[in-house]
This record gives sequence, structure tokens and C-alpha cells, in this order.
Amino acid sequence: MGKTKILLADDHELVRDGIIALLENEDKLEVVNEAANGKEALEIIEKSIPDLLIVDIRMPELNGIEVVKKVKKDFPALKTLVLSMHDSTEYVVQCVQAGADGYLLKGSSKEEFLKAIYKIADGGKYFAGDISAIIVNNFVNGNPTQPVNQQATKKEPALDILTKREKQILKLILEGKNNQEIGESLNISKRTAEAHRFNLMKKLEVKNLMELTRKSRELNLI
Amino acid sequence: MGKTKILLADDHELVRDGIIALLENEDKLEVVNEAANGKEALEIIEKSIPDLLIVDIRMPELNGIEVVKKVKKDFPALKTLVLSMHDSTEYVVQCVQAGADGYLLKGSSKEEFLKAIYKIADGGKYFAGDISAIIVNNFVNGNPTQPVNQQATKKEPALDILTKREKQILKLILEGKNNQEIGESLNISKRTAEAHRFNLMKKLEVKNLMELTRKSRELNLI
DNA sequence: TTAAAATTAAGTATAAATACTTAAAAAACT
DNA sequence: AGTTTTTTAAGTATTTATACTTAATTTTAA
Repeated sequence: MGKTKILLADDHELVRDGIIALLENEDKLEVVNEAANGKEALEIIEKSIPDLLIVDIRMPELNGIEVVKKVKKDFPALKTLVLSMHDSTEYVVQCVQAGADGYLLKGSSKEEFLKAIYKIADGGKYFAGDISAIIVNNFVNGNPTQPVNQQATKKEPALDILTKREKQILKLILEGKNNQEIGESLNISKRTAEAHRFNLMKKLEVKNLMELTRKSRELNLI
Repeated sequence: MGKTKILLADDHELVRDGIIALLENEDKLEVVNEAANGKEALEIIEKSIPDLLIVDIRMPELNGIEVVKKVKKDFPALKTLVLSMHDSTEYVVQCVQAGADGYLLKGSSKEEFLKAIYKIADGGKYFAGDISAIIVNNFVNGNPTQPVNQQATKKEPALDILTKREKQILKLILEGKNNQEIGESLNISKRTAEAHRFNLMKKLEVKNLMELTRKSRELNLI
């Protein structure tokens, strides 16, 4: 059997270079392509499908989860391993639902990383230790995680639901400005800023500032 | 001349492993030690001083900037290269003031990374291209950046100014809870939660939620 | 064992955000 | 040219946060 062709998608070149160096001695593996964001990754895949996609969860343009969703829909044979910088458990369930074959925290060791790659390349699944528990827990709580291509996609606020003005206002909100200050910045009434704030928070389905920051990051809105 | 002994401090093992793999072929460089947080880094340095410290800016226990400050005070001969995941320019000035010999974004390439290391090991300084501009700009604006050991340290809220209770409440604030909910979580009155919130925001010198999140991350309070 | 610090929580006043609705211009499409 | 969407902004009521001060307990450290 030939080498496993890997596409590596991460917006930090140094991290990519590190991972490539990490895989250099593995003669069953070969990084054939790199992408600095989700969009780029999809473009590369459309030209030549690799065997395995290693993708960072947080990337500009299109985040890891969205990439995995698209990949699993259009190229179901392509295996996917999601890397996350966040030690949080926030995205695990979303990844599983998107159909990812593996999920690793960047806190994992080289050994675990290689183990995951080989297992996934071999048709298996690999989720970092403490993560399995979360999935199981989520499952028993009546929220079964199933690949996105096997059931209706959970409707989620799209990436482009915000208007230009709303994005502008979101940015100012995230800079810590209040409605008064936003109004002054944009030469509109404080009441207009209020209205925009209300609307965008409703669109993003968040009910406070903290959820707003989380969601904004998640969706790469800023 | 012998090898440059490097201590690598980053809380993500995979990133460390990647960097080590990246330096494996460089026979003038040798990673002699690793640390997963700032405290660990300082402990290692106290036992045996390396030639170069490569340190991630965001780490638990003690962040990169604090480590550099301590290092430059106690071991001025030890060179320091700060890595940052954040493409932002938020920390550059702080790094220079702390006395760092270099600052690189993780978006840098392997080549730039090696160039920086060799230059610093050789007694030079290296700041990623776009960064120099920021420093210069900051300088001409009457805010000259000088190493921390050459002038009075800019007073800043210390890392441990928050009491246990305040940290507890901060955590809940950052989870998006309001004072009512915080009170319920901790079985205290909503008014008490308010008081704690007021006090901790005053201590951290922030005036809104966004500044609070930024500061919390910066100081690794959570 | 005291003094100091931390936790609790109330009072009071003001400012800001939330939760809507309505509606008129302006801009962007088809 | 006509329709839809966006941007603007006011009304109204309610909730929440800010900005303090004061002060009684409780815990911790000297």
C-alpha cells in the first residue's frame, strides 16, 4: 500500500511547518499539500483529493467544522482529523456531528498524534481520551451525535446573516463600546445602535456579551 | 563553539513536538528542556541556565511576558524569543519593554523562525517584519520602549490581586452569568455578587465586559 | 489574641441594556 | 420601475449594571 496523502490546513505557518517536520520520518505518511484557511483547503481538495485532511478548528474564511461538513458531504471517502487549540470541550460535539473521524487537542503528544493518524487512515476513529466521555454523555442525554450527512443538518445561524452595518456594529461592541459610543463612532443615534445590537444578537441567537464573543469567534465573524 | 542550548516553553505538547522536530536537523541548536507553563520554565532555568528561551506568550500559571521579565532580571545573559499565536499587535510593546530579544508570530515560516533563532543566539534582536513598525511608532509617540530592568516597571494590576471569591465570580461572569445567576450559583445575594463584580473590575482597572475578558486572558486569571 | 483582610449585603441614584413595536427613508436587487 | 432589504430611529416598559458608601460578620495571618 502507498503512502497516505495528507492535506494540512492551519492558518499558522509555523505550526504547519512543525507538523510537517513531525511527520517527516514517517514513511507511510506524506503531506502533499498545505492550506492556510478553510476556503483554500476546499479548493485544493477539489483539484486533487488527498486521503486525510488534518484541519485546525479555528481558521479564517471558513472554520474547521464547516470544512469537515462540506468534505463529508462532497467527498465522503476523505478522512478528517480535527485539531483544536482550545482545551475546551466546546466543539467536540459539533465535530462529531459534522462527521469528523478524529479530534485531538494540541495538548496531545506526538505519539498520540501519530496514533490518531494511523488509526484514522486505517478506517478507524480517534478522539482524544477525555473527549470520548463527552460524546457518550451527550449521547445518553438524548442528543445523539450523528454525522451531518445522515440526518438533517441542525439549523444554525449562517455565516453571512449579518448585514454590513451589523458587522460594523458587532466589531465596535467587541471593542467594548456601548451604544452611545457606537452611535458617536458611526454618526448615528444611540437608539439606532441599540436596534442594530438587538437585531444582531437575535440573529446570532445569543443572549449576552459573553455568548456573543464566543459565537463571533466560532463563526469567524470578526 | 558548542550548540545553543534551548529551553522550549509552550503549553501545547503538539506544538512543542513540532518545533523540536523543526530544529532536529539544525546541528548548532539543541532543545535541552521543555516546559508546559511559565512557572515550570523558571524552575528549570534556576536549575540550569540555557542559552535561549523560546516562550509562548500565552501560558497557564505565568505568561510569556512575565517569564521574560523575571528572566531578564535574574538571568540577563539568557536570550529570549517570544512566540505569539495572536496575529494582533497587542503584546509587542509589552514584550519589548519586558526585554525580549525577539518576537515572532506563529504565522511566521520555518525559515523566519530559524533566522530569528540564529540572530538572537548571535547576540542580535529579531522582531517579525510588520512588528518593527509598531515599536518605532510607539517610540515616536513619546512612549519609548525600554527594557524593564532599566527603568521603573510600569505598575500593573498584579496577578494575584483577586481573592478566591473574586476569581470564582470572575469565572461565572466570563461564563455569561449575570449577578442574579451568580448569586444563585454561589448561594449569595445578588447584591453581594454585584459588590464582588464592582470590586474585581476596579482591581483589574477595566470598565466593561470586553476589557475584562481581554485582561483575564492576558493575566491568565482563568 | 488582635489586627487586617475577605465576605457578606444593604441603600441610593444613575446609566445602560433588553425586549419589543412601529415606521420612515435610503439602498440594493430584479 | 417596482420590490425587497437595509438603515435609520423613535416609543415604552422592564431589567440589569454601574458607582458608590456603609457596615456587619467571618476568616486569615501576625
